[in-house]
Amino acid sequence: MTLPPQTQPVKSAADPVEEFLKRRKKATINDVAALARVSKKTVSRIINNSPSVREETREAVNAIIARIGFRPDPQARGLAFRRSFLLGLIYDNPNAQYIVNMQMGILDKVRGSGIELVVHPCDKTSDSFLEEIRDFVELQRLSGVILLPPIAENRQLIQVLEELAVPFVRITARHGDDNSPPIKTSQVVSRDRMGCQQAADHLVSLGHRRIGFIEGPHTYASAKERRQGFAEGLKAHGLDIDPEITAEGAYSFESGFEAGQKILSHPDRPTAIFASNDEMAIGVYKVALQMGLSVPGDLSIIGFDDSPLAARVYPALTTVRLPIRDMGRMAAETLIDQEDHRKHTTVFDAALVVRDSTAPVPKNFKP
Amino acid sequence: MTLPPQTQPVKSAADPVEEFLKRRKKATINDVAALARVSKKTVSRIINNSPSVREETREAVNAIIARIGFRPDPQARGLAFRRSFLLGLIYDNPNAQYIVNMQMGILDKVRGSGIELVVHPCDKTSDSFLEEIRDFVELQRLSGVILLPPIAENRQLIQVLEELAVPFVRITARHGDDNSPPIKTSQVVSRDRMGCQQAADHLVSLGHRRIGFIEGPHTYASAKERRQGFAEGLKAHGLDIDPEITAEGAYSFESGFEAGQKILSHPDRPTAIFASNDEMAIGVYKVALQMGLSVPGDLSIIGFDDSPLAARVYPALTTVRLPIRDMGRMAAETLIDQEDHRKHTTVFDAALVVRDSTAPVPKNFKP
DNA sequence: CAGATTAATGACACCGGTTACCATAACGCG
DNA sequence: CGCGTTATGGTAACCGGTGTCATTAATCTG
Repeated sequence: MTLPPQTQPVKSAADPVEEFLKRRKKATINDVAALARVSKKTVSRIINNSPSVREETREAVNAIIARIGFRPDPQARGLAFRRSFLLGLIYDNPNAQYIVNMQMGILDKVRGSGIELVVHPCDKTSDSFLEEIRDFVELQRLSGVILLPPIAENRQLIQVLEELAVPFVRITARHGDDNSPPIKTSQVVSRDRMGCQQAADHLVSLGHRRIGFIEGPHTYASAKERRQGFAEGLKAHGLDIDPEITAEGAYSFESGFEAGQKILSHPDRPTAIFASNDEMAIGVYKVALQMGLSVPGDLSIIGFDDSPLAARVYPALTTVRLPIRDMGRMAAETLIDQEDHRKHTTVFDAALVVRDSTAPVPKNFKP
Repeated sequence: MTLPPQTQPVKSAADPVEEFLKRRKKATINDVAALARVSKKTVSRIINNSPSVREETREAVNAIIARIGFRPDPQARGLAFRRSFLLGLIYDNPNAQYIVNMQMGILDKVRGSGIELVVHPCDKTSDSFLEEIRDFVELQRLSGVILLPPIAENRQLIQVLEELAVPFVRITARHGDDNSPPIKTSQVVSRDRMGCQQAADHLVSLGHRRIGFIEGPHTYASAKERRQGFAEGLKAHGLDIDPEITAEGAYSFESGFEAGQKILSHPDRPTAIFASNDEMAIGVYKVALQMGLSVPGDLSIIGFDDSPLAARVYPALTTVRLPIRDMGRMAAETLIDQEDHRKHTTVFDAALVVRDSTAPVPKNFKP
């Protein structure tokens, strides 16, 4: 009389895996090797997807790994590999929302991959700025670096990273197709220019002809791009940027306020103002309110960034949105997935977000 | 004929240190040991400020370390020590400014110390939330963890961290002296209650008697504290929170808008509203504008947080400021400097920031 | 000044993985 | 069927530090 085959074998207490689990100790590669009756080298091969392992062996070992919950120690692995499993995010940027969105995007990609994100703001005005970053990258043996604007444009910094031979991506508004020599690195690019063209289009289509402009700091690539985009947008309708009603700001609320005062005190004041970011646009709100101008009745305003401010002010600000989080995710992808270490560029579109701060020019407008 | 003693010895090319520097290789502890003619263990002792090293030896080795620019590899050190030199910042919080301020504070302390900050937002609604954090902390062998509200109040999470025996600090508004059992961990506490008392004081001193209140979510410790502080502030003047003109919000702009609608549609509407954060306060702005109420002429409003929004809206919002950055710095200090691993609590004051959204009750006020 | 005690230093294994290299088994071909 | 290949697994050394413990040098004691 034969018994039926045991479909569900009784886990005997002598099962070495069960034995191991009882000890509640963090598993090492040696434990896996011992339980699977192979050498640790073979386990290592399997962890690293090395091809020359028999399928049978691979499955058996993976089963053990899963059962005892083995996860290789990143420090030990890093030491042997001579690189860590850390991504560095380097920036010198006061805009909190931008940074957090970027972090979220990066983390979208990184989560669960065993790679972690180390944030490293810096002060580009410090003398030791470059040394600090060199130390950081070299010491931590980062597996990749993400550079945010404006320091993503810093040539010296780029050179340092190239010397260190660390993979890095620059986030930038610059497509590198104007006359200054393009910077040849991996990059994630936003079409700021496109967004500004749309802003200009939108205003012109509402009947505005006299449009003030508040630029960002000339040292910022985004500022140049936005200016150029806005100029192109106007040009398409036979218009030009008028220097009389243009001012340079510092991307800050206060500088927007001052620029707004300058522009709106012009005897022939514009019926609309395009500010290169939301902070400055909100600064113009304050000027308008103080001058008794209604927005958008007397003055249309457009900003850029779609910061949380934009939707919360009254009237809600028409602005240009960039997919910051997506860009962050793509930056991480560029560093992690790109097997070939070629320079890789991705471009993201901007989108006009029409809210309540823009309206047609009043019919009987006389300044 | 004797030559004068060479005060400035010519660095002969045979100087082993010079020789070493010529090779432009990252220095290891072995290099230091060889050049200083001591064992690597002695160098290790010096790096770690071990006491039993002769002063003479220490100086000689330190000189070599400085000359060749040796810095111990954190990965190797971490492997041997069985802990990394990373601090983890764990949060589940949508407020960008808060997070960035906190990060800056932590980095103020951490910068230059060789410790780096790993950010780890998480989703407390996910099933695997606790497992993810456990993996993160265990795998990275973090040397410390900082918990931000609201998950700083999560008992299960706290238990996990205690099991892992990782040092951690909670950032919280809760002093732990009410009836629910206090959570015994290191913490950095803000006196939210105090700020709210001041807010109540301020409004009452302006003549307001009928004051609306928008609470935060009941699950947040800060919400409870703020409510309690506001209530205490009113009580000091013989007033009470009136449930008729109180609403619960979600700390968001939209929820503030809704709460404002509810409160301001009350037949006997209040002359002032205290919102438990700025987002909700700005939501009330929108309601007021839509109802044609002037702020602060018809309605005074106070918020909480002193977010960037507060100073930029019109009229600028009176609010309560918390020294977030300082708290971040203190959190890092608590983890890094505290030799004894006793539970350590630090308390920070809140401060009322009076701007333009609060004014005396109009003399002839009739609802 | 011998012997005991203490301070300073070094030898060696180890942290938990990896690579370099060698040994064996399986396979193809003339 | 012998031999060169290719697949697979093992061994030892190594990544760059630290812990343990033994050893040597310096200081103390009677």
